[in-house]
Amino acid sequence: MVKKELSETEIAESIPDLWQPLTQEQREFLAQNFTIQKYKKNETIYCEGETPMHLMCLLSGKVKIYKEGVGGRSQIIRVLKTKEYFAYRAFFAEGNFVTAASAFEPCTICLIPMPAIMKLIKDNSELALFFIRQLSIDLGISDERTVNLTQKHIRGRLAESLLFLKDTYGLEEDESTLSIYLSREDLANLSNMTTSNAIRTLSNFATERLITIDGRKIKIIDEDKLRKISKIG
Amino acid sequence: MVKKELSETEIAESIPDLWQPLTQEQREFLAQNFTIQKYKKNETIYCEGETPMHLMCLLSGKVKIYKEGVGGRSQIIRVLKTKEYFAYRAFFAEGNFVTAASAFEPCTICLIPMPAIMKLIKDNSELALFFIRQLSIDLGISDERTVNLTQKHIRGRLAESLLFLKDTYGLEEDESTLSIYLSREDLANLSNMTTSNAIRTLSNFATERLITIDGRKIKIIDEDKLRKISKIG
DNA sequence: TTATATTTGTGCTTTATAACACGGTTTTAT
DNA sequence: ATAAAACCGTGTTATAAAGCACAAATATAA
Repeated sequence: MVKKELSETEIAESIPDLWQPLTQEQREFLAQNFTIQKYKKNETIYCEGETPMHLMCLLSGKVKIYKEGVGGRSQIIRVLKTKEYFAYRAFFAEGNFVTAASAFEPCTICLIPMPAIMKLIKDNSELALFFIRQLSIDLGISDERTVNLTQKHIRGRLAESLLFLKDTYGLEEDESTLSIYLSREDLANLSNMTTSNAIRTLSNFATERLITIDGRKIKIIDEDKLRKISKIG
Repeated sequence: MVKKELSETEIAESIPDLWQPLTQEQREFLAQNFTIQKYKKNETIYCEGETPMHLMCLLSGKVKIYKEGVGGRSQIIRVLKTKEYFAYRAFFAEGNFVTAASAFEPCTICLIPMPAIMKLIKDNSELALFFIRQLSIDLGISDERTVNLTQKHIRGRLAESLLFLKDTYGLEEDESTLSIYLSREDLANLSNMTTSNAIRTLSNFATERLITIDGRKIKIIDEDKLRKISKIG
């Protein structure tokens, strides 16, 4: 599982938020518990119901956190970009995973055993506050998301997802193409709608010249209008 | 705002989870920052957009946390029972409230300034872990809720709300009447549906002998069947 | 390559749920 | 006590979104 021995500098650059608050002694301890794992495109990272063992930090690639709902429908809860931490919530809640995670594209992930994290938290209140802050932010986002997904109409939800992808992963060099190529199905699962409706609404947006579509490549043309559509629902 | 000087014993009984991990010195510090506030039925406790200042703990009464959505529709995010802590998330996330809170019925609430809590957390990792655990549990619930509210049908959502109210507030002495009397509108806002649909679906449940209704009094008759309806969506 | 599976796109139908209207009832306020 | 407001119940209508069927296009595998 360990790819190679990493230098402390490399580790520090991989997980700055976690590393920064630690003392030298704690850093040495963490370096000994630091492992790296690679995942292929579409590979499952963890499943609903499994017992959480490690804190994970995404070093490269893109990841989706999702949940299987009623009747085989899947809902994407959030997507991760580089340097984001995940998989620790369930451990802290003393339960199993209620979500699953899989790789949108090839990923490198850093794993740290949760007992090691617990030990560090007990000795380092800065680190504890990092998790408190992160969980608080995510809980706020989740509450917002609940209302957005339930109350907005299809156009509003899709517009929101497109903007969300832009804000998360950014744009390519042309300053308009989304830096992530999702299937229509994933786009639907992110926006709480059926695949046909994602396809249809996406075409409508293209017809209205808010975006252009070329297979899975999506260019944002009129961001202001999209924000308006997202806002009014 | 302070009702009277409370003894340490009284405080300890009010907020056991917070009190228990503290040292004697920390307890004395907390006792000096402990105030109590009463709220009338339907009174607002805090509003969306306000800046969080205090950790709150519900000492008596029942509270709803909700969010105004698009088009004046309101969504109840969660409901609180005695001894539950709230209003701290936004402070930790370093933002303003994204939800509002109001009293279902007359409430007594304990307030502790967040800076005092921060000071205690920095010195006491047990307390930090209490918040980490609580936030982790709430985030898991919120993620579950997102999927339930978006994917289940009306009957499933209402059944779930009724069971949720039972699990939260329990039953009266007759072992079947829900210990909380909500308006049809609140029931609708909890279940993500319109008031008319809450009324209609509630009557249907009564016709099917799953519940009986007498104004706002709801008796659970066939809990197994309700659980089944909630589960299949 | 050819074959097979997966994804995308369109049109049509069905359905769940919201929206509206209105009368009766209960609660609240003056 | 009386008026006003809020709440409850029911019927009807409108509509957003799901479901389904079936090509066409693309990707994947043999």
